[in-house]
Parts: sequence; C-alpha cells; structure tokens
Amino acid sequence: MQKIITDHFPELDQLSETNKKMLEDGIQIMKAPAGTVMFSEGSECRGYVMLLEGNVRVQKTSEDGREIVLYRVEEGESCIMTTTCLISDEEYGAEGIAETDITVATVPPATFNHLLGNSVKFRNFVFEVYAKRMSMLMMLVEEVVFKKLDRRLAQLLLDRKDAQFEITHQDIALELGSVREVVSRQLKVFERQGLIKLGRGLIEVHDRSGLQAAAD
Amino acid sequence: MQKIITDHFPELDQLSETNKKMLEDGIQIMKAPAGTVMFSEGSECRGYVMLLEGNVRVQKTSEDGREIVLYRVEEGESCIMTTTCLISDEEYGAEGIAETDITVATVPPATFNHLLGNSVKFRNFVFEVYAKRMSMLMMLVEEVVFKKLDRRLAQLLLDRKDAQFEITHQDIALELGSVREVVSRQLKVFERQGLIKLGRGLIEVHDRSGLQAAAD
DNA sequence: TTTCTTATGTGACTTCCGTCACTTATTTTC
DNA sequence: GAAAATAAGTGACGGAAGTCACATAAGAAA
Repeated sequence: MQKIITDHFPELDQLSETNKKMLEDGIQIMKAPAGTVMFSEGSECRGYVMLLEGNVRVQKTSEDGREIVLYRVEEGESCIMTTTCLISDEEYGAEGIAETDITVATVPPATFNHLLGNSVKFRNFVFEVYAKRMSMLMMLVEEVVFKKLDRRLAQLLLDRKDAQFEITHQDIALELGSVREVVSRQLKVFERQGLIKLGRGLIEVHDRSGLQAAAD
Repeated sequence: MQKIITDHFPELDQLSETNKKMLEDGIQIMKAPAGTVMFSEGSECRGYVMLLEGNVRVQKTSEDGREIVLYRVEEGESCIMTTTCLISDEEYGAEGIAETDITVATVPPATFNHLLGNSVKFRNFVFEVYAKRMSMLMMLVEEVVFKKLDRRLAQLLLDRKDAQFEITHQDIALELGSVREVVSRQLKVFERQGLIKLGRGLIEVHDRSGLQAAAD
C-alpha cells in the first residue's frame, strides 16, 4: 500500500487500515509550479485537496488593488476553501496562490464523503482544519482592528523563524494590507533601532527580543 | 414525536425519521436571559448548541477595552464556537453574549457524533454553518482593512432593516471596533445630508438609497 | 423638582497611514 | 557596459480616526 497521505499527514495514520487503503487508493496526485492560482472567485473544485508539499497563500484583493493575506495552507494541511465548496455552495471571494512549487493530493468527493461518514478520526481531522482557520481569522480581525502597523510588522518579521530571509517591502505591504512606503519607513525605524538590517530584497533579524517588545 | 428542532431548523426536516427522532429525543432545551455570557475565553461546553430563539453576539475585546463584533448567531443557526471546542480542542478568544432572551437546544456529544457519522444531511448542515462563518469572517477582514468607517457605518445602518431602531452611538462604536466620538461625528454628517434623523438612543433612516450610495 | 445618570455634540490636537513625486541604488538584460 | 527594470529611501501633504476635555441635553430616580 502507498503511504503518500500518512507520510505527510501523521494524524491520519490512526485511521483504520480499510479507511487508509481507501484514502491512499483514491487520491490523485498533482503537481503545480509556484504562482499557480489554485482557486479564485467562482472557481469550482472536484475533490478534497490536501497539500503534500509547498504552501498556498490565501488572500483578498480590494477594489483598488491592495491585498491582504488571510492565511497560508502549509504542508500537511487541507484546503478548507475547496472543502467548503465541496460540501456547501457557499460563495467566497478569496484567491489561493501557490507560493512555491506544490504537490497536492485530491480525494474524490465519493471517497471524501464515505470517510466523513465512516471515520471519526478523519472527520475530526477535517473539522480541526476548519477550527484552526476560524481561530486564525478571528485573530486576524483582532490584529487588523486594534493593532498598529508597527506591531503587526514586527510580528511578521518574528514569524519568519530565520535570522535572515528574502522578501521585498512591497510583498510585506501586500501581506499586511498596507502600502510599500509605510512598510519601508517602519522597517527603517527598526533598522535604526538596531533590530534588523536591511538589504535589497533581504532582511536580517539581529534582535529578536527587541522585535518581540515592539510587537507587544 | 416532538418537532422542536425541525420547527426552527427547516433544513433538518429532511433527516430520516430515525435520525430526527434521535435528535429530538436527545436534545435538552434551555433558556437564558439577555446578557448571559454563553461562552468566553477558556470555557468548556457539553454539547452541540443550536439556537431556537433569540440571537447571540460573538465579539473580541482588545487589551484596552475596545470591542468588535465578529458575527451574530441567529435563530435557526448553530454555534460553531461550541462545535469547535466539542470536536477539537482549539483555543479561541472570543466571547458570546446573548443579546436577547434566548432558547437553545443542546445536542449531547454522543448524539452529535452519531448523527455526523450517519446523516449526510446533518453533516452538511454542520459544515454549512462553518462555511458561512468563514465567508463572513473573510468579508469582515476585507471590510476592516480596506473600507473607511463611514462606509462601514452606512452599511451597519442599512443592515438594520427597520426604518427606525434603538441603538446608542457607543454600541455602534463597539460593533465596528471604533470609538463613540468618531461614530457620533459621522452620524451627524449623515444627518446633515438628510439620510437619517438622530434622537437619543434612536436612529431613523430616511433615505436608504442615499445610505446605500454612502456604503458603496 | 432636584439630582443623577446616561447619551450626545463638538472643538482642538495628534498620530497613523496612505498618496504623490522623485531620487538613488542594485540587478538584469541586451 | 549601457539601458532597462526592480527595489528601496524620503520629503511633503492630506485625511481619517483616535484622544482629551468639556458642554449640553434628555430621561430616570429620589
């Protein structure tokens, strides 16, 4: 038996052998290059999508072209957007874009429904992804409403665990739903405070605890 | 057989007789007065909660006391917050408060799980509530990030379908995650434009299409 | 009626943040 | 290596919205 799914989704290793087999046998593996639009307003979907490799950015775009990232689907997670349109016919206006080259496993609707009905574990897995997204979205609302940009920016820098990473000010702005100039200025402030060091398309984090203080 | 649930949740009338009976027999009906805190940070729950009468406001409070309403659970809907903590153990930091006197039906965990496994209709019902909340939260993020307060305020006034209704400026501010003074000022602008008429704790909508224009 | 409480009106000020308009570096590409 | 594209730095400005400080005003309670 293949072990594609359980290799990437350890939680699902607890499924019964029958259910695991059904899942592994039913899935269809697909690869897509970075930049692929996985879903956008009014797209349809043909199965339950689980992300094996890479990550997908889910974002909203405003009328005047500004963007904000709602959340990211990481390796080992499933895409609730496609789940949603699989189960209900709720409309949504978000866009999903592969940030890296990705590999996804698609579970056919019939298999998905069968597993939902027959496996408590699988059901819980699906629900947990939903629950997690809900919490994240609620946190996002809170941050966006109550927190100033400097704090959100500091948090964003901390969320990248690495001591240095490549990103443009423009991309940070899109991520936060702001504009480049504001981000550039605030980054410069952090640099003058010795928290980070700026390069072209590159940020080095020098003082994590200082950034943490700025985020709180 | 009782028909408490199906009277309030028409979608669930399509369940098989067996499942309907199980649902109706298992539920426990409870009433609570307006103002009751249904859940808050770190509260536990003992079942799947369905709202028969009244409505519950779900909100987030910031460190400095400002609030924003995330969404409302209306009559005929279920509370995904309690569902979430029933299924996963995801932490959440939102608070649910009864805005009116309410009547809720609580489905015991065992019944809930049984129905999830045995009824596609019931499962879809549960998922659809989730999907709906997700969309609403995503829309809220979009509004909060990209829309100015005047537009959100106009929309709030339109969302109250009535030509006049009782609400204080303070409550509107909490609803939008803003402060009273800002709301008062903008309401005055609308009044000067002839769109509304202000009274003490009262707003009369005079020109819905004008408000609609202000919201777009 | 008087007094309290709650709701609203407003001016003055500040700060954050988005917009515009350029400039100055780096890289790429021809 | 010159030209073009991309990234970043910055000053100037304006408007939106939060803060502070009172002034009314309308009900409720005593």
